[in-house]
Amino acid sequence: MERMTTPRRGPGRPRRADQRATPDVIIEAAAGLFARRGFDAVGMREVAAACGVDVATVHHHVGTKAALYECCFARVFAAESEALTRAVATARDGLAAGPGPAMAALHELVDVFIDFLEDRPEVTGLWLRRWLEPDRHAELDQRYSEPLYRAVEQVLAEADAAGVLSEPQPHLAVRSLVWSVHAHVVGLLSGANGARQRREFRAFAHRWLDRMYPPPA
Amino acid sequence: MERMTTPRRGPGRPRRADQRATPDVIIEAAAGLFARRGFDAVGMREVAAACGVDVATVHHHVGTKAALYECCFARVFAAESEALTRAVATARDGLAAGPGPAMAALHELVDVFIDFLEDRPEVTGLWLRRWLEPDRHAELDQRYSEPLYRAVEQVLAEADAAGVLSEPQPHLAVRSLVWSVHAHVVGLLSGANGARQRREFRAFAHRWLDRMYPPPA
DNA sequence: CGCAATATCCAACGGACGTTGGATATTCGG
DNA sequence: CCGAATATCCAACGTCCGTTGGATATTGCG
Repeated sequence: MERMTTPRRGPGRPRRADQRATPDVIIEAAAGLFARRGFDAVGMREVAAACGVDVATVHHHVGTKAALYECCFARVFAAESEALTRAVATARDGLAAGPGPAMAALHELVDVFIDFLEDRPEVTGLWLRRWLEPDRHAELDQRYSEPLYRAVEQVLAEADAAGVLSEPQPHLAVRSLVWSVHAHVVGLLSGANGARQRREFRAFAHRWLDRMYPPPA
Repeated sequence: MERMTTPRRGPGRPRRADQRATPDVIIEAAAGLFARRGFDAVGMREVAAACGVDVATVHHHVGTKAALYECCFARVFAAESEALTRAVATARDGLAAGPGPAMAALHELVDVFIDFLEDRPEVTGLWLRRWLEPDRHAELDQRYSEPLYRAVEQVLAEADAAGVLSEPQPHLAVRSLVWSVHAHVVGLLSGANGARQRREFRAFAHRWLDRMYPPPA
């Protein structure tokens, strides 16, 4: 049984064109369902229905339900990592250029993060569930999420050491802002927020940054 | 299977006064399980086992599973409301006494909140799940949680109007800090935090307050 | 003591779930 | 055009779930 790993389409490998439910389609649909309602509340038949296929087809492509869940997490965390690593690197570069560019780089980083999460609200659903069931996603955490947040924390720690910023516990500051953004997106998930709420929250986030990292006198 | 050494009461141990599975005991045990693993992942047989009784006994006392879940939420939110309303009233009184006492009252409020959540980490588990499945707890939200947070926001809004504090979006500030505290407690839930982490987070929370609400010049 | 109450357990029901074997349809390489 | 491959579906299996009816034992009340 060829499962879950997308069939290798290297040169010479045959390829079937009548596929209505590619692993990508299934994972995308399942990620949304899992984010909204959680692992146990989503059935394989429901995932199949969301893709317009039978439940056996889903199993044929992704294997077990646990494997499908892990694929959703891997996809989501990989997307987040891809979206943020460049912004983190830019912020780190900005630190070398003095307090002004450093703060500008941090503001840019915050904007990139908010943009990403507002674009893909299902990330917040899966991310919060990861915290609520930590044993279920431990290894994915180590692969994708932890290095990213550790990089952000290190940027802030370097800024602190250079005297640019002034938070002795940068990891707590990062966590505080990250959770605030997720809280904002949770409001988006429930449909309670509109364009005005988005604008207000973004302004708040930047105000948060200015106040938590006041310019040194 | 009956162990002869165990002093277990045989089947049919009635007496309203000293039943082994009172509704209180069941709700307490179920709240912990629901907080840790969620509604769908916890079975009634598991709740019964946690109380040392049969599943039919649980049903006899609490009715359906959904009713049990609602009881857990009601209990948890009522406890939070009870723990915080007094502190909120005190903070409101402090606002009339000028910037100094106002800030002291807010710091006290933060301490009460952190104390409460650290004492009952299962509150965080249920609270976060409420946000992830908003339709499931809508009416309990309106009864318990919303009035409380609205009171806190109003305290900050009054402080803002009186020129004591300076955050134009107090509800976002409240939400930011509240989520930060829950993030901290999530760390406690997963056992990753110790006494030192608690001290550091508490210091951070107060630093957060000082920076988000700097003393007016 | 006898009777009504009731807290408890046992066994079971219907349904939903994850999963699978096998049949069918559709496409590709040759 | 043929045979191999595979994506899809149908039907089913075994398991677990929430829930319930009924039997049993124990107390309170008269």
